[in-house]
Formats: sequence, structure tokens, C-alpha cells
Amino acid sequence: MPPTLEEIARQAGVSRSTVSRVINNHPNVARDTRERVLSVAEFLNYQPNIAARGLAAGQTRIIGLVIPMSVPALFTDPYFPLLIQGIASACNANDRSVMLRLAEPEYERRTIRQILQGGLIDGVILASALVNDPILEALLKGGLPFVQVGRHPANAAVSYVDVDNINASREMVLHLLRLGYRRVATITGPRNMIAGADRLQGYLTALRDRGLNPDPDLIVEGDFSEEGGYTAMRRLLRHSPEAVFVASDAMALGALRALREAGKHVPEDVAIAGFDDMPFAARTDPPITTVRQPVQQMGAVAAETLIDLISSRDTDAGPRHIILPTELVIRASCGSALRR
Amino acid sequence: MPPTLEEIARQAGVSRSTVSRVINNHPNVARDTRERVLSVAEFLNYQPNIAARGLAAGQTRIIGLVIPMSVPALFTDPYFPLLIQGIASACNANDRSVMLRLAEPEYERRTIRQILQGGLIDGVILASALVNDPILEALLKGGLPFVQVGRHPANAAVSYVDVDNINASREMVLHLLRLGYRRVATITGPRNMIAGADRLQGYLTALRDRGLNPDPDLIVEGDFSEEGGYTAMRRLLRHSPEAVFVASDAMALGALRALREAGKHVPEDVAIAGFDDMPFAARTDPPITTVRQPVQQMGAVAAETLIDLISSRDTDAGPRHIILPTELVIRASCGSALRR
DNA sequence: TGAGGTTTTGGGAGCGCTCCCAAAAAGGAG
DNA sequence: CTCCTTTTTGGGAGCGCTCCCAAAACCTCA
Repeated sequence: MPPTLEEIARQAGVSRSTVSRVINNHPNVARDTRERVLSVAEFLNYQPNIAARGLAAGQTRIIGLVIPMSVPALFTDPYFPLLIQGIASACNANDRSVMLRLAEPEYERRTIRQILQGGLIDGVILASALVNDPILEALLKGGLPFVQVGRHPANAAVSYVDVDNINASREMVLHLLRLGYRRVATITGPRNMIAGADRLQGYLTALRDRGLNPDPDLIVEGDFSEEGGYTAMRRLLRHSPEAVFVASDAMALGALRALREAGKHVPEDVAIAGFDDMPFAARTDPPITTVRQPVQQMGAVAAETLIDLISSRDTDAGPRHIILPTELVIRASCGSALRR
Repeated sequence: MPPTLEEIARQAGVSRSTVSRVINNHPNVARDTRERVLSVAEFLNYQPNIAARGLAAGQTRIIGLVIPMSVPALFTDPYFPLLIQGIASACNANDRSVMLRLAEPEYERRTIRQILQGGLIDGVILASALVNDPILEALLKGGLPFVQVGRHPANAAVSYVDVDNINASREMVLHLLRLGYRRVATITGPRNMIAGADRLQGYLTALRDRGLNPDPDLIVEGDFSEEGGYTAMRRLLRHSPEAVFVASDAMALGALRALREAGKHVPEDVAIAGFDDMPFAARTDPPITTVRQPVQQMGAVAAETLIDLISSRDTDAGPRHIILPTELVIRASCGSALRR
């Protein structure tokens, strides 16, 4: 049996309350009392019982990470692993734990209720919800502090961490246009995900900036997966694009595969640009020009923001909107070298 | 404030105990009482407080998933995502939650203690520990039920779920030998990981089966990462292997890249075989011959085994050793078609 | 109809902790 | 040395639940 507060108290010759104060770093404990208690606790290898603490204090130091599984191929590229790693590191550093919840549709309703009411979780990080995801809705009603990874288009009350997808995409497409490509196509993400919508928006804005009209034939919707990119590229090939802005590196991988199969050379026949700068993007043939997105950092910042939100729950300091910077990473797939 | 047992009891006109019995599906509750309570609970959207339950019952229905971060590039291939997905699904289906713990070295000691003693977790799944990982040691001492993904070479008391890495690797290497390749090399995983050691063992066994002596020059250690595979392949190229058994698909990807850069064709100049059958293995150029490993299922089975272990803690039914089947997946990279 | 058994229900105790309040100890100023 | 303030300490109550035991209600059968 693990030692309890009471046990420590007995051995240190003080009361339970005093031990509690020491453990929780309250002021107003005499210096030598504190030291004595601490050494007994150390000796007995004391670890507070989280359940008991949660019950008594209404705080568990656990944060929930909710990942809806509705997105296809969510787990085939390293986006989530990186995000999770960032979150977990930040939590470790702040002495919190992470509770993972893959929200499978069939369990979703129960999941939401459990998360909100279980009393187990102090706050939630919601990763890549769909626009108007019911989970979001429930979270908003539930009153639990939460941070979304990816901005919320409509509701300013939602705290989030994101990158400026619109602008980054615009820059990338402008880069392609500057290289002289005329028929610049795009493979978009799902439009019901905000990142998908934003990146398409950026593409359209870039065209408009240059006084160009978007050609519907050159806009194909993908699903952020390799397979989706492959399918989309095959469709696109019928309309002979000169360059394609692909809204994720995973899809760019698929596009590359489709082009290879079709006997097209990249970037000579078709130039490709991706988004994310996933680790593999530097190692494809040719390496993919892309937008670097600090995924791991986003995870860490989301966790820190949430922790901050939790501890300042009463002080009621409004929602946080954090935008992290991106970076254009020019590699061979866009043919800069050729056309510049 | 979420409703409590007491609240339900009041509204249903029964006692707290009766409600508890209903919620926990105890027998010996009159049919109509049960229904009345259930409908009130439903109406108030009741959700048991997990912390309270944990405190009172000593069971939280939460299982811990510990992933040591000591392995490089752990998160660049979809192995862990798939594993996590399997675990999470099984937990959802069994009404459990998953607590994720990336054990970073600097927090490791605290982590272990927290996990073991926090009272928050009913059991642990340990994913890919090193041989003799201190975490394992602590887990064994701690007395908490746990299941390891990957067998433990020495201690039979450790429950695990694994595939027969030795035999699967042996089969794969025998396949290469049967195709007529003489100089069959291998890129191994880290030798301090049991999967790495076992796959090397399989390679050696296959050679011995055929009366061949292993050539140290043809055995290069990798680290299961793409980068590691790349580096290893470059070293291997100096010794002109005819075929290479690469101990993971991620490394095979790197090997393929090294060969492409060196102007070698696969499988004409060098044949390649991988291990894992990661989703991308079917889409490389050429597609990788590999060993299919049911990663997601391993996760699910590990979770189910652990849950079983937890609920039969008293009945003391010894450790579980579960071996899941693998399958040879023949694709173009080993040149079966050419030589058969 | 009543004894004996079974099913159903209620309430107390307690899980390990935090929070609050009041008591005790220590300090300071006159 | 006393009175008042401040620091330090102890103990009760209670968080929401489960578990146990005993009481109440209901059956069954002679």
C-alpha cells in the first residue's frame, strides 16, 4: 500500500494538514517543519493519490486530448504523432498528465459526456475538429476550458493555436506564379476542415492578387491522405496543369506517385508544392517544396495555453488566439532552379 | 454542477446505495426500481465521477500507455499511431480510458512513480521498451498489472503480445535465398530492442539453415528510422550485397533512397525486403516486399489482455504470452518475378 | 397464519485528500 | 510583563462514490 498523507504526518510528528501544506507548497509552514516533512515524504516515496486530490480539490492536473477519428487517414502521416509529442512534452514539463481520447463516431456521444463530466479532466485540447463538429458544440456548452488546434472560423470565444494557413498558402501559390507557371492547380483538403478551407482560400487569394480567374477544373478536393492525393492528381492530369499546390505533404506524396505512374517528370512536366513540411518531404524524389508548419510547437503551445487557461479560470481572461509563424521551404519539386 | 448519485436517489425516491447498484449493474434490484432510477439518471444526464469512484473502489477504469521516447524517430512512421489506434478502440469498446505517457528520459523517474502510485491507473501497456528498460524493472516491482508490446526475452512473468519476429524474419530471408541471391545482407534494428534482436536472429537462423556463414560486413545496425536505413545502406553498398533484408519498412524507405542516389536499380541491382507492412510500403517505387505485422490488432489485443488481467487480478491466472501471426507480402522490391 | 428463507433496500463508514476555521505558538511594542 | 498581531498548526467537514451489514419487504410452504 502506498503511503498516505496521514502516514507521513504520523512519522513526522505533525498533522495531516501540515503535510498537505508542505506538499502543496503553501507558505506559512515553519522552515524546519517543512524540511522534516519533506524528508519523511521522500523517504517513504510518497506520491499523492490523484483520485483523492481530484475529488477534494476539483482539479486533477490531467488534460484531455480529443482527436476525432472522422478524418480519413488521420494516422498515416506524422502530423498527430508530432502534435502529441509536443503536447506530452509540455505536460511533462508542467507536471500534468495527458488523457487520450480518439473519438470514434460510434462512441462519440458517450465520450463527450464522459469527458465533460467525469470530473477527471481539467481541460481539453481538441485536435482538428471539423467545422461545426458536435464535439465542439458540446465542449462550448460544457464549460470546461479548452483549446482547439486550428482556428474556429465563426466563434471568437474559442481559444485556439494555429498558423496563418491562408497567408502561407497565398505566398506559396504566388511563388509558383512568379516562377512563370500559368495553369496552377490545387488539390485541397476536405472543405469541412478549417485548414482545408483556409488553404484553398489562400490559393484563390493569390490568383486574385494576380488578376487571374480560378478554373474549376484545376481545383480538386482531396482528404489530406496519400491516397486522396493520388486520386486527385489523376483527375487533375486530364486538365494538364503546369503546377499544383497540394494542401498537404501526404497528398503531395500521392500526387508524386500519380505523376510517376503517368510518366510525368517533376518539376519539368508538372511542378508540385506541398504543405506541412513533414519529415519525409525532404526525402522524396524530388524533395517537396512546402510550407513549414511548427506542428510540435503547436502542440506544446496548445498545452501551455490550456494550462494557463485552467489556472486563470476565475480571473476570466478572455479566449486566446495564437498564430504561429510558417516558413516557405523551397526544394526541387517546384522547379525554382529551372525557371528562376 | 453535474448531478451526483445522491441527487438521482432523491429524485427517484430511493437511496444512494440503490442507485449505485443500478449504475453498476448489480443484480438484486427490483425491475421497476431499476427502470425508474435509470430513467432519472438518463434525464439528468448522469455520469459517474471517476475520481470519486477511483477513490472508493480503488479502480478507475483507466489504463496507462507508456511509450519510452528513447528510441530515435519513434514517431516518424505510423507504427505508434496504429498501435495507439488499436488500443484506443479496444478501450472505447470496453468503456475504459487511455492515459498517455511519453516517458522522456529527464522525467522518467518521476513518471514511473506517478504512474505506479498515483492510484489513477489500473494497469499499464508498455510499448517497445528496451531490453532491461528501467521502466520495466519498476513496473515489475510496482505490482501493477501490465502488458508489454513485444516479448520479454528473459522474464517469463511478463505478459506480452508480440509476433514471432524470429520466424517471420527467417522466412523472409529464406525467400530471398530461394530466389537465388547469394550475398544477402541485413540492416538490423537497435540490438537493445527485442524486435531488433529477434529479426537479426531470424536472419542468422535462415543463413544457418542453408549452411551459410554470416558475413559481418553484410550486417549493419540501424535504428528503425528512415535516416538510419539510408545511412546503413550507404555503408552496405561498399560490400555490394545482392539483396538486403531490412528490419523495418521505414529503414527500407531510407535504403531505397540510398540506392536511388547511388544509381542502383531495385530489384535488378539490389533486392530489398522490409518488415512491418506499413501503409506506405505498398506505394514506394518499387513497392516493398515485407512481413505484415498486425500492429493495430496488437494494440487491441494488448488492451484486452490488460483489461482481462486487471479484472482477474485476484484469481491470479498467470502471465499471458500472446503471439499474433504474420504474413509474407511479396511485392516488386525483392524481384520474385524476375528470378522465380 | 406464521416461521423461515430470499430478495430488495437503506444507511454508515471510509477511500485520501483539500479547505476552512479556530486554537496554539511566536513575535513585537508599549 | 502584558496585550495585540502574526505565524504556524490541528482537526473537522466533506468531495462522490463503493462496500458492507442489517433492516424491511416479499415469498413459499407447511
